[in-house]
Amino acid sequence: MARKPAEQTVHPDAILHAAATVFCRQGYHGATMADIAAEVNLTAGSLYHHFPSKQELLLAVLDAGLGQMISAVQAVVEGDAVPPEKLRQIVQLHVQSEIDNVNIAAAVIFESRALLEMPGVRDQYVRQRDALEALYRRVIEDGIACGDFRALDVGIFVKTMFGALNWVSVWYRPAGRMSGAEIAEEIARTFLASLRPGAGMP
Amino acid sequence: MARKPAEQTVHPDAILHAAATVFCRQGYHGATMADIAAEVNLTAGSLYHHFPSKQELLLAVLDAGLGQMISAVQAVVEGDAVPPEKLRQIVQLHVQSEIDNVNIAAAVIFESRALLEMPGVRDQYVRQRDALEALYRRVIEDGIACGDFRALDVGIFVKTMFGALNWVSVWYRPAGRMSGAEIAEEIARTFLASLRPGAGMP
DNA sequence: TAATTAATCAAACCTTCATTTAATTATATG
DNA sequence: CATATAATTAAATGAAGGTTTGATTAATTA
Repeated sequence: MARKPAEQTVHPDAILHAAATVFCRQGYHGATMADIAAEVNLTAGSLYHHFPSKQELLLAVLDAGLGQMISAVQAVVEGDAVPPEKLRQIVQLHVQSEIDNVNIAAAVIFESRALLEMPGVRDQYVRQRDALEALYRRVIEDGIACGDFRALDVGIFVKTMFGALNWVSVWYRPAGRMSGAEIAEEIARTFLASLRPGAGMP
Repeated sequence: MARKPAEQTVHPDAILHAAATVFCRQGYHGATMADIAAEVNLTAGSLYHHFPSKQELLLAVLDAGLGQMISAVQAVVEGDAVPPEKLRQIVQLHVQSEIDNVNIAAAVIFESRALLEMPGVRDQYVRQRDALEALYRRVIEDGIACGDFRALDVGIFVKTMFGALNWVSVWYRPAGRMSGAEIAEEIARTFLASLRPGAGMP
């Protein structure tokens, strides 16, 4: 009996990466299976040997992107830097992952809300998104507790940050005047300035 | 000769509103002409008496949303309040208009990407979007010039604000613990704190 | 080499729309 | 009332694209 896989294989990871690229570039509905397949020199039909449907492909991409993001942020949050430094680092992570195509979550959510309405699917996504939000929240709360940050409404502040950071994927262009790291640095500066003790009152 | 329109007419505004609702709920690609028509008790084909295509319908929705927003913001910017007060007011306007007209606002935000892929149409949208951004930019620049705000990268700051403000329509729920005005006030506070002279350096 | 199986492809399939077309209905004007 | 016109519809058209299907190719192992 013979069994091992042929080595002409395109690795599932390569397909995931291709799908992320195309979803990010064209949105979920705008991306065709043929587009994704072309990115790895396959035909549309061949993709079905690796993923059962376009929808599953999107889920896998979202899952991978958010999952990686969460663990990266988690590492920072559980580290022993001081809160302002942690905040700076996770802003860098967030922006960088958007730019690298890894976190297409933010980009894709702009076009896939209908898809995410599907109950079984939405839950996992929301759970992950909330987990990420909770990590951000913790950094802010720690900073307030130790006096590094002024007291403020943490819920609103975190959502404000999320909006600002997710929006980067809408306007960022590789050919722009600033690198991702520079953009992240500037955004981090904005929020750190805002968090300064005493900055809240006129 | 007879001429006047029959009064069984569905007003174009009603169609616009319906389109905004459906675009918001299902996204541009996910919205069918039949869905939109059903919202005003018509059939898909009937819509073509009022709008030449689905694409034009989206454009009209975006145009209405952005246009209203621009004129409101313009009034504030051209007023004679001091820059921090102007900023506070346009944040209020932005958030309030999202909340008052969630559907159009969300359509503007989420479907802008679909629109940007339509060559003939792209230009007008980009022009309006840039006009709105320019108004924000002007307030910041004025504030820096007169010493009310610290010096910073105005382009990034404005995009950061836009992201934060647009994101409100993603998470805002009427039943939430805060009113739109309270949310806007908190967000304005965040950015005003960030703009304080001297807040930038550690 | 022969058997087995993974990976792939080309073509067909089928559904879902946007849009068109050719009537049909309703209304205002004369 | 007569009729031109607006508004609408039901049905047809045609393209796009996700998914299936039935070979074909290549690699692995015995």
